[in-house]
Amino acid sequence: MADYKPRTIEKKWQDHWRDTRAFEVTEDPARPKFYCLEMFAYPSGHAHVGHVRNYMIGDVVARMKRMRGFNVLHPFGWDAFGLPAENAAIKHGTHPETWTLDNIEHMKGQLQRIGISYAWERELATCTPEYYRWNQWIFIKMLERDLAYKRRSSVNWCPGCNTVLANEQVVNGECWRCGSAVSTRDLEQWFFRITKYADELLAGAKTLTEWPDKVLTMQRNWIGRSEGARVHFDGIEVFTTRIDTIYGANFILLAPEHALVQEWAKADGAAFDASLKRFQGQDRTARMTGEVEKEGFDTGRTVINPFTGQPVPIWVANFVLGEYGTGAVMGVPAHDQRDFEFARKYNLPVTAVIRPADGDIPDAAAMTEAAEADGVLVNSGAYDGLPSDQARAKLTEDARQRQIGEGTIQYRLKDWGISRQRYWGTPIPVLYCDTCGMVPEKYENLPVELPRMTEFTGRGDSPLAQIPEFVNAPCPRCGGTARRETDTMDTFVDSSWYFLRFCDPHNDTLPFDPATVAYWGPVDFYSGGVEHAILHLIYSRFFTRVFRDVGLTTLDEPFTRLLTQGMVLKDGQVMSKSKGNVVDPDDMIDKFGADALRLYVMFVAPPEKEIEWTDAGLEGSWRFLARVWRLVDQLSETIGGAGIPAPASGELNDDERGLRRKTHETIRRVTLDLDPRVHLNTAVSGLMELVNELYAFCNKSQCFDVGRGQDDVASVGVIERPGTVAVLKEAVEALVLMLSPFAPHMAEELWEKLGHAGGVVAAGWPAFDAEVAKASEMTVPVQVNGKLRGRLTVAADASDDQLRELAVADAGVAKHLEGKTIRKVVIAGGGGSRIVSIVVT
RNA sequence: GCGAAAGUGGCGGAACUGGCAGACGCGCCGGACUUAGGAUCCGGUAGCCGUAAGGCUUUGGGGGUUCGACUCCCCCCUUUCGCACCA
Repeated sequence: MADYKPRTIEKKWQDHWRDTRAFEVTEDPARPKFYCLEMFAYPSGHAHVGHVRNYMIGDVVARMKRMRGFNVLHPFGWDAFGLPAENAAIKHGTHPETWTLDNIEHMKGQLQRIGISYAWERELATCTPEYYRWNQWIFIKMLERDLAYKRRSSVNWCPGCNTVLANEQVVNGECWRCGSAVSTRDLEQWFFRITKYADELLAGAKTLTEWPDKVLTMQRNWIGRSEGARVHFDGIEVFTTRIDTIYGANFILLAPEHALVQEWAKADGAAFDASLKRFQGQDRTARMTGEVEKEGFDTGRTVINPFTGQPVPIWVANFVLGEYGTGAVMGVPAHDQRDFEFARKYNLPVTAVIRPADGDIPDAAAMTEAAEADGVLVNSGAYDGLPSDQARAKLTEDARQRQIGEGTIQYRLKDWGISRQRYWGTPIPVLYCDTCGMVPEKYENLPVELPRMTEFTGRGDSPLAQIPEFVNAPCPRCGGTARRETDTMDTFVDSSWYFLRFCDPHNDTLPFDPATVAYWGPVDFYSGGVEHAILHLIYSRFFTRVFRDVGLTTLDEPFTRLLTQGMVLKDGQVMSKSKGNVVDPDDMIDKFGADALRLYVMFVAPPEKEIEWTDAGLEGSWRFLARVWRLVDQLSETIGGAGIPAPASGELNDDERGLRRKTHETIRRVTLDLDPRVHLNTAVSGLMELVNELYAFCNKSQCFDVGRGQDDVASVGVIERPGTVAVLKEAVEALVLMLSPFAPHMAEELWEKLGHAGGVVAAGWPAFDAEVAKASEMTVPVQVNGKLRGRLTVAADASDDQLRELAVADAGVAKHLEGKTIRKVVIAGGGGSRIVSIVVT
C-alpha cells in the first residue's frame, strides 16, 4: 500500500499539465465557451493565502466547467505598473522593472505550485511595451472622440505617493494606497470623459443580474444621479432638486471656490478676504465630511428671487461644494436641515412654503423630517395648492419659458483624472509642439516607450521630465521641435481592458482581434475583492463601452457574473507583511500539500465570506484527503480492473442500493452547489458525506480492514458479490471526479490508479440518475400542535390517507392525542420530503 | 445621520421555493487496535431535568401571520460594510 505523498504527486501532475499544455485553448465555435477570470495580480512580491484564495475559487469553477464540456478560457496576468515598484527603486536602488519581473517570477511559481489551471501562454504583464502600446492606442482614439481632454483643475494630491489621485482613489480623505491625508493642487491634467457614459453605466447596472447587490448599489451611489433644475438668480445659477420650495428661498449660498466669490474678494479687500481665507484654510476633507461647523458670511450683495421678485442676500458658506452642481445653492431654511441651521445661526428669515398633504402649515421655527418631505405648496403665489411633484414640473417648465432656468440631471460622478506624475506607468502619447500645440503621437510610432531611468529620487515632479532624450522629440505633425508629455497614466487604465486582451494577447496590429472577443466575451465568471467595487469595476464597464464605440467589440458589459471573495484573516486581522501575520501558501504546501490547502480554503466558508485562518482546519482537510486516498488505494485493485459491468439495480441488495442512492444524491447536490450556486463549502461537505458512507459500507461488507492506518499492510478482502464491486466502482469514480476541481493532483493520480488513462477532463463530469437517487422509503415527521411527536417510515409512494392512518396509530403520536379532539390534519410536501401536522384541542 | 447585509452549539458553518434546526468539519469525550498513539477505525457531543424511556427550552430580544417560522411581517438591540453637508 502506498502512502498519500502530496509532494510527489503534485510535482508529477504539474509537470504533466505543463508538458501537455493542458489548459491552453483556442476558439472552437463547435463548443460552448466559458471565460473564467480572477482579477489579475499586482506583483507585490509574495502572494499570501488571502491573495490565492481568489485564484482557487476561479480554478474550481474553471476545472468543473472543463469537465462539463465547456471550452474554458482561464488566463492570468500581472497588473505590473505602479507605485510600489518605484518606491522600491527609491529605497533600495533596484530598478522598477527588475523588481517587478522578479516578483512576477516568484509569484508565478507560487501559483503553479498551487496547481491553478491557467493558460500560461496567454500570460501578460501591463508593463511591457507589447501591452501598454494599446493603452496609448486607445488613449489616442479617445482623444479623437473627445473622450480624453486636458484641463487645469484642482486635483487630489497625495503627498505620500507624490502624485495625483482620482476621486475614486480618495477614501475618507485619505490615499487609498498609502493612507496619507490628501491635499489639493492646481495642475494641468488629463481626464477621461467617463461622465458621458454616466447614464449608460447606470442603466446597464440593471442588466447585471448576477452581480452582488452591494456592488451595484455602491456603483449607483457613486454615479449619484439626481434630477433637478438650474435656476438663475440674476447672474447666479443654482442647482436644486427642490424647485418646488423656491418661494422659500430666502438666501443664496455660494461655495468659497465660486468664481464670483474670488472676484469679489479682489474688489472688496481685506475683511472679505480674511473670512474667505479661513474657509479655504480649513481642511478640505473635513469640510467635505461635515466635521467642520457650518458657517458663512454675508457678501453684502443681493439678487432677486425670480419667482418671488424679492431681493435675497448672497452669503458664502463653507459647506457648499465648489465642484458639485454650480457651486451655488438656494437656501430654503424651512425645508432643508442645513439651510435651517444656517438661518438660525445668522438670524435669517425662515418661510414655510410646503405643508404636509394632510396637515397644517408647519411651524417655521422647527425643523422636522416632515418639513423636508414633499407636500402641498403654500405661500407660493400662483402655485399654491399644487402637490410637490406637480409643482416641480410646472415651475421647471415656467422657468424654461421665462429663460431663467431648465430641468437638468446632475451626477456625482466626475471625469476620471488619469495623469500621474510618476515614472513606472504608461507614457501618455502626446507632444507639445511650438507651432502646432498639443499633437498626439502617430499610431505607427507607438509604442512611446518608457525610457530606461537609472536614478530614482522620489521628488514630487514627473520623473520623465528629467530625461531630455525622452522629452525632446519631433512634432508628429510638422516635424518641428516638440516636447513629450511627461506624465504617465493611472494604472487603472491598464486594468480596465486586460480581460479583452486575454482573448488575443499576442496581437501586434490591434489591441485584440474583434473576432476573438466576439467568441470569448464577455467574461462569464469574474472574481475578486470588493475593494474594487467602484474603482476597477466601473472603469472596466466604461472602457468596454469605449472599445465598443471604437468598433472593436459589440459588448456593453464586460462581466456577466461577479463574485466578490472574502478576505482571509489571521488573528482577526487582514494579512499584511507589516503586521507579520501572513500565511505563505508555500509553507502550507510543504506541510500538507497544495490539494489540502485548496480544499481547506474552499471548505471553511462560502467564497464571499471572510475566513479566519486556522492550521487545525487545514490539517483536517489533509486528513480527509488521506482518508480518500486510503479508500481508493485499497479498493483500486478490485474495482480498477476492466470488464466490471455497470450496477443493475435488480441484482443489488439493500446496502448496495443504499450506496448507489447516496452516490447519485451526492452527484446531484455537488453539481448544483458548484454550478450555478458556487457554494463551494457545501459541495465539499457533500463529498465528505459520500466518503463517510463509503467507509460505513466497506466496514459492513468487510471489503477491507478499514481500521488499518496507512502504515499498515492492508488485508484486502475478497469481494464476493459482483453488485458490490459495481456500486463501489460507481461511487468511488464519481467521488474522484467530483473531487478533482478541489484537489486536482490527487484526483488525477487516483483516476490513473483506477485504471483510466485519459485524465479527469476526458472522463467528464459524472451524470446524475434521478431514478437511482429516488428512495423507496422515506421518513415522515409527525407534528402535534406544532411539536415533533413521531417519525413514520413509509413507502415513498404512500398516499395521504395512509399517512394519516399511520400517524394517528403511531405510539408516540397517539400519546399526545389521548383525550383530545383532532381539529385538523395537514399533510404537506412532496417528492422526498413530506410532513404530517395534526392540530388537537 | 442615510443605505445595505448579517446575528444559529465551545468554534467555522449547514438548512434550495415556510416543512425533522445544528449537515460537514474543527475541538472535546469515549471505545477498538496497540509496547505506545498526537496515526487509523468506530461511537458520542446545543442547553436543562431524568439512571432510562422521555420531557422541556433553544436560531440576538419582543410581538405578529401560519397547521407549521432560522426562513415572511412589525418594533428593538448588536455587528460588519458602504455612503457621508451632493443642495
